[in-house]
Amino acid sequence: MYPRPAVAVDLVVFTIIDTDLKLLLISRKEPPFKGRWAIPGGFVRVGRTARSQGESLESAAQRELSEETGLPEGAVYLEQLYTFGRPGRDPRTRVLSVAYYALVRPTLAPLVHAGGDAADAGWVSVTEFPRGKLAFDHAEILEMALERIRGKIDYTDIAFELVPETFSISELRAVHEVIQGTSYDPGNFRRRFLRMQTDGIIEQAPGKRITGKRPARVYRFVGR
Amino acid sequence: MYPRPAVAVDLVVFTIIDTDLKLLLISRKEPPFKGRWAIPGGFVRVGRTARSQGESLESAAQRELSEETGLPEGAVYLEQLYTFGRPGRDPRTRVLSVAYYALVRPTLAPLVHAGGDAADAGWVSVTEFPRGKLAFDHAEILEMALERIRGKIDYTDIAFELVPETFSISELRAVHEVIQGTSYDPGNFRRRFLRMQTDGIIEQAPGKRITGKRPARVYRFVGR
DNA sequence: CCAAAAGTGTTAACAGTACACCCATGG
DNA sequence: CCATGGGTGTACTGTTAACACTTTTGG
Repeated sequence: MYPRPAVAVDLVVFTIIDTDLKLLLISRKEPPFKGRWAIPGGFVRVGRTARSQGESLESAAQRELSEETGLPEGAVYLEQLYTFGRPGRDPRTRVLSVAYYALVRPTLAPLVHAGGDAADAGWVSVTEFPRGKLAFDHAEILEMALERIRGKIDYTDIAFELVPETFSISELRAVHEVIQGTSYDPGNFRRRFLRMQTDGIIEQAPGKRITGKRPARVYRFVGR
Repeated sequence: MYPRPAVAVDLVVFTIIDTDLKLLLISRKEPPFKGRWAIPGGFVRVGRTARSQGESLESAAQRELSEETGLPEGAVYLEQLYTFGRPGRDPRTRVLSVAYYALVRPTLAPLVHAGGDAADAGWVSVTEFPRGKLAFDHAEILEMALERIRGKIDYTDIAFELVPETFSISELRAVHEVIQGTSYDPGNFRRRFLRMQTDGIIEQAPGKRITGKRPARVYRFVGR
């Protein structure tokens, strides 16, 4: 029987708070890297028999996220990012990490609290995360996740996972702006997304968003 | 000590032969699925100690490809695709497969011959691969690889990995056409790729491509 | 000289950009 | 009534798509 690697799932968790892109870091309760910041994650549960082979990778990701941060399973958008497997990336033994990124609606973000192997858990701005002070190769994972969402935001529907279920156009615009780091012309952005309405991808929702000034119409993402 | 999964790397290998997109299948020499068609791959070599943790995932992929098909290591373009880990995808035990896709220049394609755990190895047209007769979940892996290269071909440089080192514009166009399944206007396609020349991404190479009719200029991919 | 592919030119349609402007609301 | 963001109109610009056309070769 040949030796096998340990396999973990790790998650880069994003949300938007105060029109700022945040990511979720936990403080490690156990060695290695005890006390250091890390992204949530943990080992995949594998069965001992051919019949019962354990949980799926995505289930493991949902479970670890839920255990360490209190976010309810199924409430966040999850997508596999990349598998990191460089020998030596964990000092104990060979560990592969199947990395996922998660998008959390701002309405859920306040639910986060530390649990499981996490001594602490909190949202950190992507512009000021402690690049050099993260456990393992988590800085590298994080960079790749950022690159990925920046690349995907304007040709996929992921932006809709970072706004409340019903949202105003300017809330959606704020998501794009904070992820791309640029600003968009409100009128042009508006038209671009209203084309989605004629295509049936979004629909107007009842109610208005009242935010001090003129109330805005709200929309709901329907799907493709 | 918790049970660990076995970890394999599997490869979806593409080339172009006779203006047709082909992929590489092998015939399995060993159970499970002995005698069935499969994509090349094998287990990652993992060390027994913390000091010596074994080979990297990409090295494992290069090694397995070389062993089973005779393609020289380092001669093909490799990129990680996705990690498949559904419990039960291997009847023996829990096995994760870190899938890669590989692009082989048509000049190298004839070097392929079966070796290692492969009883046979050959190129099959993507339009007629034996969808229902593949081992494990290899059909699913294959579909995802196709989707990926189709999505990436027109905003990345992967097309240059499927032509000889020096190529004519129409050879490059043929690659795009066969992957996208559409046809492009020769004039428009030409201009689009000549913009890359002014950007220094491709440069004209000495010689011409003589193919029956009017000879075509040849180019070389330089990089970004 | 003819067929066929290489290579060039021209135009219309369209999407993105910039920016001017009106509208509705809370303070 | 005014400041502010919501919402609309429009002119300009660059890119793409369609297609007609010329050039160069082998047979």
